[in-house]
Amino acid sequence: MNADKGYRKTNQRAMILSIVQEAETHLTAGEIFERVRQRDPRVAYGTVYRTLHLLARHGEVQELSFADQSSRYDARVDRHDHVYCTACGLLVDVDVPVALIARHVAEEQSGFAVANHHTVFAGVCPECRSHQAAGQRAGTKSANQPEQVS
Amino acid sequence: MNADKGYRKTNQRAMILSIVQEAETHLTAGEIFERVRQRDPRVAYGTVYRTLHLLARHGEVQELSFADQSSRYDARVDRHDHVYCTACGLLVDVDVPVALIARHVAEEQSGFAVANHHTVFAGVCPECRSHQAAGQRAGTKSANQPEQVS
DNA sequence: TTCCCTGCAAACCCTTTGCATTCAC
DNA sequence: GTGAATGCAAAGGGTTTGCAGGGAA
Repeated sequence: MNADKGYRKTNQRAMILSIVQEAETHLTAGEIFERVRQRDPRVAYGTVYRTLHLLARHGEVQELSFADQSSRYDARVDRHDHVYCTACGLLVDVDVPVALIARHVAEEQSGFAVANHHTVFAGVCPECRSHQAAGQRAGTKSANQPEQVS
Repeated sequence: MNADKGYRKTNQRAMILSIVQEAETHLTAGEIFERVRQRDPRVAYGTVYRTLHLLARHGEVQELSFADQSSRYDARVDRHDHVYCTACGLLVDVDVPVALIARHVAEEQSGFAVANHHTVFAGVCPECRSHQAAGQRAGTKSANQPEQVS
């Protein structure tokens, strides 16, 4: 977690990395920016983006893109998959090693040399399911999320 | 392919649907817009977006999001996966039914009720691999694509 | 005729970038 | 001290939207 990273250590970079690592969810750049500003209102938006790309390039965080147009950042840098709640937008990490078999199928079908893969599962989280069962209570977080899986 | 779709049939809509269906690749909204303009220069950007969303909502096309920030549209509306070339950006459809097993793993790990899933494989297409083998010939389509899988 | 759809253009959101200043090393 | 990183602000790409005129049913 220390040693020479090949780039300068600044307060902004340390702050941004710790925000991603301590986050309870996969934050967007905008959400990270908000939390940075709570600690230091002088930090610029450009710095947040530049730092996130730097950290991603150095393997300190992982950048994820989903159906919504903004990128999200994950402190987990090993290969893993995600489950997405279509009712409230909750995003959860999962490990699906079974899917490794799938690479060979994909390679045979496409002729590609596959180096990586990522699966997004879409469904309904336990909390939203209990709300649905309880009779479609309104105002449950943000509804109307797209059903799209990507 | 005909009958009552619940929405009006217009030239623009028919044109946009046929462009997606006849496309050799998964076009972005911008690329679809260009092709529409070649046939009728009076069509507006807003019409293309509104129509694509309409067609997606009615299951006539499928909207896909990848690492690049623009959506792509696929005439295949059944569930399937994609292989993405990190060297030239080529995107190819694949069927990986094996991955269906993975849903149960994801459900057990997350507690979600999984309804759908989509896997993106990243790798190098046959053409780019032969170019690489031939000695890193420069100018091979667009290089420097992100390695990210999403 | 009626209401939906379209063209137009402005606005929006997320992200990137140029430049002068500041700061880590 | 020196080059890398930051703050600021403007620009860029993709997408959405309000409104008035036009067209499908």
